[in-house]
Amino acid sequence: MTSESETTEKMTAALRKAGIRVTRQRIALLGVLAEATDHPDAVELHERAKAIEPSVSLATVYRTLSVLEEGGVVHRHAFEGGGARFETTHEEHHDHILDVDTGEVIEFQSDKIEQLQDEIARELGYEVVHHRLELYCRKKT
Amino acid sequence: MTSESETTEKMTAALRKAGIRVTRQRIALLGVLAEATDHPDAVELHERAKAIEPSVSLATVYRTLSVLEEGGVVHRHAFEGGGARFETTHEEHHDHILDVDTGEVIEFQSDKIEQLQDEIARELGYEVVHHRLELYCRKKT
DNA sequence: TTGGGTGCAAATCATTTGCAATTAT
DNA sequence: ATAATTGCAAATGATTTGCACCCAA
Repeated sequence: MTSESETTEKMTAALRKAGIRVTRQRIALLGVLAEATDHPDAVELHERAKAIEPSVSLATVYRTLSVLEEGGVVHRHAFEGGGARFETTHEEHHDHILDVDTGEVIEFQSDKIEQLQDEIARELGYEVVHHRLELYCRKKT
Repeated sequence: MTSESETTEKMTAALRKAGIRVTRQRIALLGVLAEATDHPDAVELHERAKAIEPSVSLATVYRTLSVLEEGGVVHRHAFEGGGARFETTHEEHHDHILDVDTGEVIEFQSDKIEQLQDEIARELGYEVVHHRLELYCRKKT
């Protein structure tokens, strides 16, 4: 069990590392992001952050998400339909399966596919800077 | 060489097949789409269509693109940055490489990757409805 | 103290839509 | 004739930004 103050300390450290000021709003948002496992969008993150720190505005959520993204702390995904969805950056790179019926997001990782991508790009005279692989799926019956 | 009237006939046939009325605006847009090899966005398509048929409005471009998409005549792509970009549907499925410096789009196709995608989804209890694979690349030096 | 950060409201950007006029069938 | 289609302008939805106040360093 992580105590509230421990969590706050962790958020504070992360913000310090990113070289930006530690504010109530940013601690709240970062906390919410850390807990989330469902790739929420900005509005959803705003709702959750407000529950912790009512003064957080949607504008600040957007501004902070951009700063955190630049700092490599969060990843922004532009899945089909609706606005951008976010997740905290984790060690291993991964791609996503999206359940077209529920909107649920499942992460997966395939070295083989990554390799093939590099190969294909190389053959065409390119090198992959980053990529996007999303499988829009339905649960098998 | 395809004559102008031949092109118009082709467009007319396509619209008839899609079960929608043949209008000057739609013929112009469809003609522009057929010629394009660069995955233009709606504004660009509007510019090009206006050169053929000045009465085409941007609203009609958007409306027609949606209808044609539903009819399977065109594909809509939501690449990173900017608005949607379109291409006429062609036989073989393919994915895209995007030159991050020039915005150029290169098409490619890999059965191996497709197979791996299906495999991954299946193992997780899903079946792929459709997917999105985009390689954001830089020309090799 | 002071420059970064914030909330608010107004501005943007891509896209959609209501409506009255036009036009394909 | 008449229902589909259109242009225009206003509406939308997601995101950004200007500005005056606030607060972390």
